[in-house]
Amino acid sequence: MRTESTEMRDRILKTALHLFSTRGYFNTSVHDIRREADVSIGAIYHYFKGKETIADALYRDLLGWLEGEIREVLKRHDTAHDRCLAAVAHLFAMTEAQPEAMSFVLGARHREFLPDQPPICSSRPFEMMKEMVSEGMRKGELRTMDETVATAVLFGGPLRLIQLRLDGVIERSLPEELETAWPCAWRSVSP
Amino acid sequence: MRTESTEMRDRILKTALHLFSTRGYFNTSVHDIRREADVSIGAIYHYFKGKETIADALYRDLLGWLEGEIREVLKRHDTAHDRCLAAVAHLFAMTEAQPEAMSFVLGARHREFLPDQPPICSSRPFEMMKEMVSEGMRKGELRTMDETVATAVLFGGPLRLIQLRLDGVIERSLPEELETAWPCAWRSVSP
DNA sequence: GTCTATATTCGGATAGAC
DNA sequence: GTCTATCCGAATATAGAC
Repeated sequence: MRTESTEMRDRILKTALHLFSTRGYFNTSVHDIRREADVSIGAIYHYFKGKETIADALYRDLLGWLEGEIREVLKRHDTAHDRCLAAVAHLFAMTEAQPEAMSFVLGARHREFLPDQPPICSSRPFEMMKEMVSEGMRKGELRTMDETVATAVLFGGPLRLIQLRLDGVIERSLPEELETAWPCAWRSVSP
Repeated sequence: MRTESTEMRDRILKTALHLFSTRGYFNTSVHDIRREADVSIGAIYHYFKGKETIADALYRDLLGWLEGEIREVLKRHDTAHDRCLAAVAHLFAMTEAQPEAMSFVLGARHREFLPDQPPICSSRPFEMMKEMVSEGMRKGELRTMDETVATAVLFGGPLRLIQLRLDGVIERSLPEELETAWPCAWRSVSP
């Protein structure tokens, strides 16, 4: 089993990601994916149950990717400051390297087409960010306050910058903005 | 002209807002609106050219509303600090009072169904927020840095709190969170 | 101005050959 | 496993009576 070429499956997913992130899920038909990926309808329905399944596979893959990256960050750093900074730096770099992936995973309204998925804010990667903040607060690295609020104000700015960058509003690359943006973000929660 | 009852038009818009903000634009059919508003298809197409026109009217109305509220804030306060604080307080209060309106205007991906509309970040209300920040920076109330970045970090946290509140993640009402959230946000840009 | 009935288009999904 | 041709339901929009 699974000796079959995974190449076509990947091509379908890659094309779907491109179309979903540029036009949106609902403005993309299976036939659009078919044409752009230069495969047949039959092939698509051989590898996936349907359009929703494609989006679901994509979303899971990308969340897993995000989670893996953050896990690496946790492994390499141990203070809340260093971890959160590294996480933001990583997210910024990922936005430059894989804008379509970041646009789909952070920007799309998944609940509208994947009703069984939990909201993005309770996905593993976001839970991990909140955990960094909570632990830092216990150790006195962050001012004491509601943890959800602290996480929102710390990451809210950087996340907004990512959104603006993906929308083409920000000219310079995000890593270049890091050294001005991060001190602001951190100051908002430091004791 | 315009002697005709505007009541039906309002009912259609109100119902559309409810459905768009809960299920999403693409998951809402004109027949759904028809049923929920308890009007006929004919009535809907008498007042609007089609589904997209309904969304467009709604979006313009709500942006105008938002703009008016912020204009009031500008009139009543004169320092950047007081203006931005009042704007955030206002946005928080509006979120509690009109969650569906705020969800639709801030959360929806308008470009996907209103291709002629400019992106929300370059709409008047958001331009006005950026203007508050720019002016404050000229007067030395805020630290000097890229204005887009400053606006993003100052309002990014509060906007994220609004999103989390609309998603049901935050239990307490936003105005209650203001006194913890605002000092954080302001500190991130104050000199 | 408001209604019902209907036309038309489109897109997701399937059937069945190779 | 991959292909083409086709089906079927849904949703937007229109026609035309009252």
